Amino acid sequence: MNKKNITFSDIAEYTHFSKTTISRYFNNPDSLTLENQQIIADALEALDYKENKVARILANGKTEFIGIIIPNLYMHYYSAILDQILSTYEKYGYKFLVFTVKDNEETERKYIQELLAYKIEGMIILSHNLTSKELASYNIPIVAIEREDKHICSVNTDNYMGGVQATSLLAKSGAEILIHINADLSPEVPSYERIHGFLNTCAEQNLPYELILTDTGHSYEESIDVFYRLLDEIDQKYKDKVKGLFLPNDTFANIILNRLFQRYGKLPDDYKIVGFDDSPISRESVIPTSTVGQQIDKIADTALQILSERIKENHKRKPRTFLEPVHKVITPILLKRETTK
Amino acid sequence: MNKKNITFSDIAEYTHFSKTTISRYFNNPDSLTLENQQIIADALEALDYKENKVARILANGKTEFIGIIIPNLYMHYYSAILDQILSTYEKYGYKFLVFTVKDNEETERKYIQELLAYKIEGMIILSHNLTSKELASYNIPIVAIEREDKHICSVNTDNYMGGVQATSLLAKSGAEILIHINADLSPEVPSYERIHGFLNTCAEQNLPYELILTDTGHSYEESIDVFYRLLDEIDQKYKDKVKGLFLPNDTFANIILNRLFQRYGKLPDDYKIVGFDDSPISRESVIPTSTVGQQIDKIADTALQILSERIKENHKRKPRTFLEPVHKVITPILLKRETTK
DNA sequence: TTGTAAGCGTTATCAA
DNA sequence: TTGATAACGCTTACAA
Repeated sequence: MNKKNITFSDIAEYTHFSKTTISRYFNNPDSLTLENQQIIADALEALDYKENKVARILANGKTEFIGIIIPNLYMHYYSAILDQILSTYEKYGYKFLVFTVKDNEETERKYIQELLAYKIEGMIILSHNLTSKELASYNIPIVAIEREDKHICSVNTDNYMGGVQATSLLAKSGAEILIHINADLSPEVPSYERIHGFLNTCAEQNLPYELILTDTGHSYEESIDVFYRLLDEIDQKYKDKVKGLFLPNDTFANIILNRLFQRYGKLPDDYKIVGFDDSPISRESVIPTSTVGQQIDKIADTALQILSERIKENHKRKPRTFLEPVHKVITPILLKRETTK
Repeated sequence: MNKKNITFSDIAEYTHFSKTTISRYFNNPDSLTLENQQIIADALEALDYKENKVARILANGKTEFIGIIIPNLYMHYYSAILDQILSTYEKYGYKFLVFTVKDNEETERKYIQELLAYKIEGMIILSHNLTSKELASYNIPIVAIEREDKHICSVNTDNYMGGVQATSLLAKSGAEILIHINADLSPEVPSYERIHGFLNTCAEQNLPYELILTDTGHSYEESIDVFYRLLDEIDQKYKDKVKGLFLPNDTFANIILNRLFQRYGKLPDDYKIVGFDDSPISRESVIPTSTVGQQIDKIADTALQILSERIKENHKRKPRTFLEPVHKVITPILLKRETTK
C-alpha cells in the first residue's frame, strides 16, 4: 500500500520495451525471443511485480468468475457439492463467488444482480427459489444441480436408477413389504424420480409395497417426531413381515435405525433399511447403513464442463445466441452395508 | 452479449448530464436535485443499465473481496464456519472468493497469489500450511481461525474453557477415572489448550486421570481401528471404575459410543462420554452425545469485524502501516445430553 | 518480433 | 450542483 503498485508501464520503462511487449510476455510468451523473455522475467523479479487481474478483466472482459447460489452449507450434501466444485479450480481455472440463500426469491435476485455486476461468466444454481424460466432470462450460461431445470442446463443424479437400486436391494435382502417414505415432492424436482423407480420396481417384481408421501418436518426434531410415529404405525401394520424401508436420505434412515437400536439394542431381523446420499451419517451410524451414493465429483466436473464449453462459445467473435439446454445424468452407486444383511 | 453494454456515457448522452453526474447518482445521490435523480433513475430503467463493478474497482481500488483459504468442506466444522462467514454478506457486504487447500504449501501460496491478483482486501485462513509469520508478510488484513496465529489476528474458541467444561461434566456425572484422548498436537494450535483445561481441572479437583496422546488416524477407518484398540485397553485397565471419556471431537466420541452400543445394546452405566464441536453426529448418534459447542456464528462475525475495521483503516488517506495482531476468544457452550447421565 | 494508440467503464481532482 | 479531464492497469487492433 505504501509505494505505488508496479505496472506494465514501470516494467516497460525498466526494460526499454513497450507495455504491449510486457503484456505479450504474459499472454503469448512464445512471440518473444527467449532472451527478451528472460529480461522481462528478471525485471518482474527486480521490481517485485504483482499482477492485477481486475485491470485485465476490464480490458478483455474475461473474469473467469462463476457464481454459485446454494441453499446452505449446513447440510452435508450441499457442502460436499461445493467442495467438489471448488476443487475443479485446478482443472478449469474458474474462481467461485459463493452466496447462500434461504427461501427468499428477492434475496436471490439481489445476489444474482451482484454477481452479474462482477461480470461472472456463468452460474451454478442449487437453490429452488426462482424458476428455470426466470433464470434462463439472464442470458448467461447456467447449470442447475438437483432442481427444476426445464429451461436451463442441469446435472443430476439418475434418481430413477437410485430408486430401482434401493428397492431391489431391499427385495433381495428378504423384505416382504417394501415401504418408501418421502416428502410430497413436486414432479419437477429430479428426486421425484426416485419414487418412480420405487414404484416401477415393485410393480415389475410383483412386490407388496406402500408409498408414504408426507411432510417429513422442517428440522431434525420435527423429523424425529414424524418418523417415530410412522415407525410405530408400520410396526403395528406389518407385525409379522420383514419390512424393507427405503428412506429419501441418510438422516431419516438414521433416525429409524437409532429408534430400533434404542428399543431392541440391535437392528431386528425383520427390518431392512436403505438411505440415500452416502452422507457421513450413513457410515457413522450405530451400524453402517446401506445407501445410494451420488457421484458428487462427477456431478461437479460435468457442471463445469458444460459451463466452460458455453463460456468459450461466448468468447467467440460470433457466439451462437441460443443453445438448447443440456441435461446430464450421473449414475448413482449402491452401497450395501449392514442394514440390508 | 448481443448489443453492447450500456455505460455511464450512454446514460449521460441520454440525459444530457455528464458521466460524472451519473457516477454521483450512485455514490452520492444527495448531491443531485431530486428532479435530476428522477431523470437519471428513469434513464437507467429505460436503457436497462447494468452496473459494472469491475470498472469501479479499477477506478477506486475497493474490490470488497475477501479471500478464504480452508482445508475442505467435507468436514462439518469447516463447512459450518464457511456457512456463517458467507451469511455475513448482509451485514458487512464483502464478497468471498473461496479456495480449498489440502496439505500443500506450494498450492496455498499459488492460491494466495491468485487472490492477491484479484485485489482482495482481506483474507480468512483456516488451513495450517503456512506459518503466521509468512502470512503476515503479505501485508493485508488477515484473520486466522483455529490455527497458529502468533503474527496475525485470530478468532478462536476458548479451548481451555472447553476442556474445563467437558472434564467437569464428566466428573459431575460420576466418572471415577477421567480419560482424555487426543492427537499429539503442537502447542501452537489453539485446541492444544483443551489438554490444559483437562489437566488443570483434574489437578484442581484432585481427580484420577489419564492423558492419552496418540496418532488418531487419517481417515475414518483408521480412527475406528485406533479407538477400538484404545477402548479395549481402557476397558481392561479400569474394569471396575466409572470411566469418563473426553474426546477431541464428536466423530471420535461417536465411534466409541457405537462400539459400546454394538457390544452391550446400550451405553453401559460405567461409561460417560463427552465430545467436542456440537456437530450433527453428536445429535444424530444412537443416543444424543454430550459435547462442547463452538459458537460458530460469533466466530464468523468477529472475524469479519476485525477484517472490516482494518480494511477501513487501509482506505484512509494515511493508513497506519502496522497494527498489532488482535486475538479474540469466543466462549464455548456445554451441551449436556444422554452420554453423561 | 516489436511498438503505437485507442479502448474497457468507472472514479477522482479540480474548476466552474 | 455540475462538468471536463485525467487516471486506474491492462488488452487489442493495426502498423512497422
